[in-house]
Amino acid sequence: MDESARWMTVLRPVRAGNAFEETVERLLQAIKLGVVPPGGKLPPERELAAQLGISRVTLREAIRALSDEGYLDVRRGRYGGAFVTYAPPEPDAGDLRQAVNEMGMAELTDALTFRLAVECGAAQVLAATTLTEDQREVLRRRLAELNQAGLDDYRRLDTAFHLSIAELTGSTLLATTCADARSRVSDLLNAIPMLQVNLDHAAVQHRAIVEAILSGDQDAARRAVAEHLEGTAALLRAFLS
Amino acid sequence: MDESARWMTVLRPVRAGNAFEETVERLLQAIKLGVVPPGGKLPPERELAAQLGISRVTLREAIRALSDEGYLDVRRGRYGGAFVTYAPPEPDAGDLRQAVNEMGMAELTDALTFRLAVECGAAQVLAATTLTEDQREVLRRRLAELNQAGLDDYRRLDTAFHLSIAELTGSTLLATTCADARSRVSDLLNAIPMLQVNLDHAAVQHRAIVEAILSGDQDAARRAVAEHLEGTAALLRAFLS
DNA sequence: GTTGATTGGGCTAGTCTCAGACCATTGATG
DNA sequence: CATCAATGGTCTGAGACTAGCCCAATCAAC
Repeated sequence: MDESARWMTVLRPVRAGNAFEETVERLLQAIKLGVVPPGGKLPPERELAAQLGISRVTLREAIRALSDEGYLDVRRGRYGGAFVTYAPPEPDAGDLRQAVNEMGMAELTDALTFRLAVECGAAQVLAATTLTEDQREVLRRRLAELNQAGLDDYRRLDTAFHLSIAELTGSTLLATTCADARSRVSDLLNAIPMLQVNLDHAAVQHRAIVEAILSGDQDAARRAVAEHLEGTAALLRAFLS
Repeated sequence: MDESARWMTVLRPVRAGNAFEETVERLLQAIKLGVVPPGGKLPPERELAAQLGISRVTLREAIRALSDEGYLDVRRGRYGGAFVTYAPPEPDAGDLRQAVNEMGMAELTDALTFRLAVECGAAQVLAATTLTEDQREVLRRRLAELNQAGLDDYRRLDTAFHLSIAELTGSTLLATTCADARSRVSDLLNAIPMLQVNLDHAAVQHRAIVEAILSGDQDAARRAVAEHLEGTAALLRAFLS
């Protein structure tokens, strides 16, 4: 932690890659987080390019790449578009080990720590906020949807629930940061088998999180999220050994 | 918080600007956060360009712009380089109002919320970590340096103290996120007059943060950081009205 | 002084990216 | 069946960005 080490924090690469690569990553994030659900359609190219702040040419290259890899099905003509064909693979310990190897253990620890910090922070902030009845209702509804989810929808609705907490704080920065943190571990989470015991356990923790937030108890909210995420991380480590 | 609103979280601009603009921002961050202190020298162009992942041409344009605006003094020849000439302006309520106007109230709230969440998260994570004696020593030393600081060095050492907490977690992602959060409000913090009462109050809070972290009390660490940052935010709001 | 290593300054050829215009395909609607 | 609005597919010229090379200035060491 000497002086030169601190430079790394700020004087790091300005760009993670070229526009094409970054666009592929972003679209993949939207697909894997379920922002655009399976069967759903991406916005029209012209509109999406404007939202992403890139040219249509670059966007099309990215869409082409994802189409080649089977994530998207592109259809021409009116009512055409880029449709999501991706479905998360069946949970598999082999996939998990492979994903971790590609990622590297240090990076995995980094991502898990990052997620723990930002999601706990978001929950704490939300618990400290005076929520409108509408906001409370959003939180309750996301929880209910998750509890009624089938195995196919579980991951997507779990993501939606977690991200809602950050979104409800009203901080765009916080919401995008939580989305980023989640997407860094989503492949790993998808590789964990969904056992009923674990789902039941998670349901109890999700309820505890909502109750703590709704009752305005910051410490309880922080603790509930930490316990939940550490449980998930422990599951991950268990399937790695 | 309808479905389309959630797309905004992920399908947002891929790039914040062109390479030149982003590089200027990054260098400004390094200067204003005191990563490169006044009188200090930036790394040689070739090295810095490599670290930032950009070409020398683009880096030189950015350095030229900052030099024109008086942030840097560039000297040629051996033992030359780009030297930081920037010193934070004298605190001034007028500057503060102007800075807030340029920023917009919504963005300010966003930045403050963001900072609160990530710094509390970092402190909580660090408190949960088993620290080596070296790490404990870093934290204690940063605190001591800050307490001995003169008015000229206070902001820089305060930044160093806060960032140390995130850096000590070992998560690069968390450290860069905290640095980003801090830099979003640094101009505003610099505009707040430094009154002895406030400095004394901050010193007590800083000590509480360190003690909570060193004793491994996550809730206390979270609370201490939240109290400290909310105090700063309150000061800000006070000087705005 | 002379030298030589280090550093900023500048040029060029090639690639990436963009804005905008125009073409091709599709399918609901009349 | 003909129409036409919406959407993907393609091309072009201009500007941004890069890698690599060489030049110019400076100053400690000899």
